[in-house]
Amino acid sequence: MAGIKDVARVAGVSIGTVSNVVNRPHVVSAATRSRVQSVIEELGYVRDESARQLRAGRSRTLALLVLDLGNPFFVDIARGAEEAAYDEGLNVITCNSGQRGDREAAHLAMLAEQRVRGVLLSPVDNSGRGLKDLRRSGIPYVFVDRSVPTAEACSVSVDDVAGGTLAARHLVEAGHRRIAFVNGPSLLVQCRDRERGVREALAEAPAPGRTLSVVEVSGLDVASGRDAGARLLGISPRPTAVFCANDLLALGVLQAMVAAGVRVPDEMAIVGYDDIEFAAAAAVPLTSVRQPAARLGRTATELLIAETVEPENGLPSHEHQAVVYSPELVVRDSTRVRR
Amino acid sequence: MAGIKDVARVAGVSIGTVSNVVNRPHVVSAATRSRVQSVIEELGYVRDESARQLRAGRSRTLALLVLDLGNPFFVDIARGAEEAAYDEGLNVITCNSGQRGDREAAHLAMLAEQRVRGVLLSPVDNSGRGLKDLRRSGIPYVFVDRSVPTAEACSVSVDDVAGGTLAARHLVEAGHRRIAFVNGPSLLVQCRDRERGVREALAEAPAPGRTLSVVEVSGLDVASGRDAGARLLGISPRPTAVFCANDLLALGVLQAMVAAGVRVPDEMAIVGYDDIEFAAAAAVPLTSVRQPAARLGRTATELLIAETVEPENGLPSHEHQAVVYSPELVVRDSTRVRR
DNA sequence: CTCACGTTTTGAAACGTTTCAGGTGCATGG
DNA sequence: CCATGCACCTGAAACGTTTCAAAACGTGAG
Repeated sequence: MAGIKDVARVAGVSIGTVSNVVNRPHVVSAATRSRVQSVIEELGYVRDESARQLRAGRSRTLALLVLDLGNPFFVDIARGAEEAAYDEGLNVITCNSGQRGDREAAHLAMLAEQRVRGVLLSPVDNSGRGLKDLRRSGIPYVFVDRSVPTAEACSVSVDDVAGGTLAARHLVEAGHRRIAFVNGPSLLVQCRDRERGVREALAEAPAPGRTLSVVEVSGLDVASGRDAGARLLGISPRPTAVFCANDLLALGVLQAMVAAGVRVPDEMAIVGYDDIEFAAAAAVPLTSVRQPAARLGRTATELLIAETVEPENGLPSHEHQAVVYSPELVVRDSTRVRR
Repeated sequence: MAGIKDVARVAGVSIGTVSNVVNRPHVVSAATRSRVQSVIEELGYVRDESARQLRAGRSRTLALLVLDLGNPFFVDIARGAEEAAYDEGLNVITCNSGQRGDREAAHLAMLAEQRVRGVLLSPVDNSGRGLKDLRRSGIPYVFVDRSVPTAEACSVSVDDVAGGTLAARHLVEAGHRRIAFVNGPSLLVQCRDRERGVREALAEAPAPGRTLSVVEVSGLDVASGRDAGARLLGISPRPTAVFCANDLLALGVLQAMVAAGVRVPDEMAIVGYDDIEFAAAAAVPLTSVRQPAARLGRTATELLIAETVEPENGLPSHEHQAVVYSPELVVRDSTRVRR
C-alpha cells in the first residue's frame, strides 16, 4: 500500500534518501536514518520488487525446473540448490514439469517473462524446444542430471551408463541368468543411458543362455512400477532378477512381488536407482545405485551463479563445463540371498 | 534483449499498437497484427513481466509455502494447488520452509516484495510472526493444513483430533494396553491436535492398567523416526503398539524395529499418518490415517482465488471460511495380527 | 462537399524504484 | 572574509510496460 513516496513525504525527505536508507544506510546521517526507518516501520512500507527489478534490469531469483517433484531424488536436488543460492543471497523458485513437455515449455516461457537470473533445468527431452524463450531473453541455464556438450551450456550430471553397469554387473556376479530391466520412457536420456550401461555390463562378461528382458513403462512412479511388476510375472520363464530405472519403479515392482507371493530376493532380486530415503525403508530394503543428489543441485547452482556474474575489468568470459559425478552401488537385502 | 520499443520501430507502428497486438489482438487490423507478430518473432521479443506487473499493480502468481517438501504429503498438496491455479491461468511458486521459522519469515518477506497475488501457507508455528509483511502489503493468504479462526483468514485443514482418535481407537480395539505415541515438535498445532485426539480416544474407553508413553522428537522425518524407534525399545515394559504423528516417523520406527528384530505387527503394531504412497510399500505395509492432500491444495487455491477477485458492482465482499476435511483410517498389515 | 460515425492508431502519462550529477550547508584553513 | 573540502541530501531521468483520451483515417449518407 504505502510506497517510497509516502515514506519520503511523512519523513520529510526526498525519495532518494529513503532509497539510500534501505539500500546503503551508511551514506545517510544517523539522525535521518533512524527517522526514516521509524516511518518505514510505522507505515509498513515494503519495497516493490518488480519496480526494483525493472530499474535494475536483473532479478534476484534463480529457477529450478525439475522432472518430478514426487520423486524424492529431485527434492534433494532442490535442497542442494536452495542452500547454494541462499549463500549468495538469491532466491530459488522451484517448478515441476511432471515429465510433460508442454508444462516444461509453459514454465520456461513464464520464467523468461519473469527475467529470472538463471535456470537450473532437468529437461523432459533433448529437443531444446522450451529453451527458445530462455535463449531469446539471454537467460543463462545449466542442465541438472543431464549432460550436454559444453558448447551449449554447463551441465552437472551423474554417469548413467556407469550406473547401469554397476547394477547389472552386480546381478551378473550374483549368478543371475534371466535378468529383467524395467525402464522408463526411452525419451529420457537417463533411461537410455542406464539401459546402455546394462547392455555393456552384460557384454563384458558374456554367458551362454543369459537373457535380458526389457520392460518399458510410461511413468517413473510407484504405480508404473506395479504395472511393470505384473508384466514381469507374465514373462516365462520368469526372470530371477530385475533392475529398475529408479527407486519408485523398484518399490512398485517390490509391492507387486509381495502381493503375488514371490519372495524377494530368493525368487526375484531387485535393484533400484537413486537410493532415495525410502529405498532403505522398503518391504525388503532395496539395493540401489546412489546418486549425490544434493551435491548435484549445489554444484549446478554454483556454476549458474558463476555464469551470471558480469565479467569485470576484462576477466576472461565464462567457459561452460560439464561436471559428471560417479554413482555408487549400495547393496541391501533385496539382492542379498539369505543363507 | 529486444523491447517493445524495438518491435514498434522495426514494424513501423507505435508501442501502443504492439502492446495491443500482444494483449488485445482483436482491436488491431489484421494486416498490422500479422506484420507486428512477425517482427516479434524475428526479434525474439519476450515481454517483461516486472514492467507489466509494475504497471498493472498485481501479479499473476500465487505462492505456496510448505513445511517440508521432503514429505510427499506436501508434494501432493502442491500438485493440487498447481492444478487449480493452472485452471485460472495463474502460476504457482513453491517454497519450502523446512520447518524453520527463519526460513519461513525470509520466504514470506520475499513474497511480499514480489507482490505475489496471494499465498497458501502451512505455517511453522502460530506466532504469525512471518505474516506481518504479508498483511502490510495487503496480500491475501490462506492457511493449508491448519485451521484458524475465520476472523483472520480462510483455512483448509483436516481434523487432526479426529485423526488421532481414529488411530488410537483402532489400537485400543485391537486390544493393546501399552501404547506409545511418537510425536513431532509440540510447536506444531497438527502434532498437538493429534495427541489430543489420542488422549480423547483413550479417555472414551478407559481401561485399567493401560499406559500411554509419549515420545517427542524434533523432526518429522525418517531419521527422527529411527531415533524414536530406539527410544521405544528402551521403554520397559515395552509398548505393543505405536502411533506416529506422520508416515515418515512411522517408516523410521519400522526400520528400527526391523533392525532390532522386533516383529511387526506381532510384537509392535504401528500406525502412521498421512498415508503417503510409500506407506503401502513399506517393509510391512503401514496402517495410516489418510488425508486428502491434493484436495487440500486445490480447495485452498480456490478459496485464495475467490478472495483475490476484486468485488465487482457492489457484490458482497469476501467472507473467510474454514473448510475442514475428515481423515480416514486405512488398515494394512502393520496393525493386522496374523493368524 | 460536408458531416457523422466507426475503426485503427498514436502519444503521453503512470506504475515504484534506483542512480547519479549536482546542490546545500557547514567546518576548516588560510 | 573567502576558498576549499566534506557530508549529506535533492531532483530528475530511466527502466518497459499498459492504458486511455484523442487524433487520424475511411466510409457512407445527406
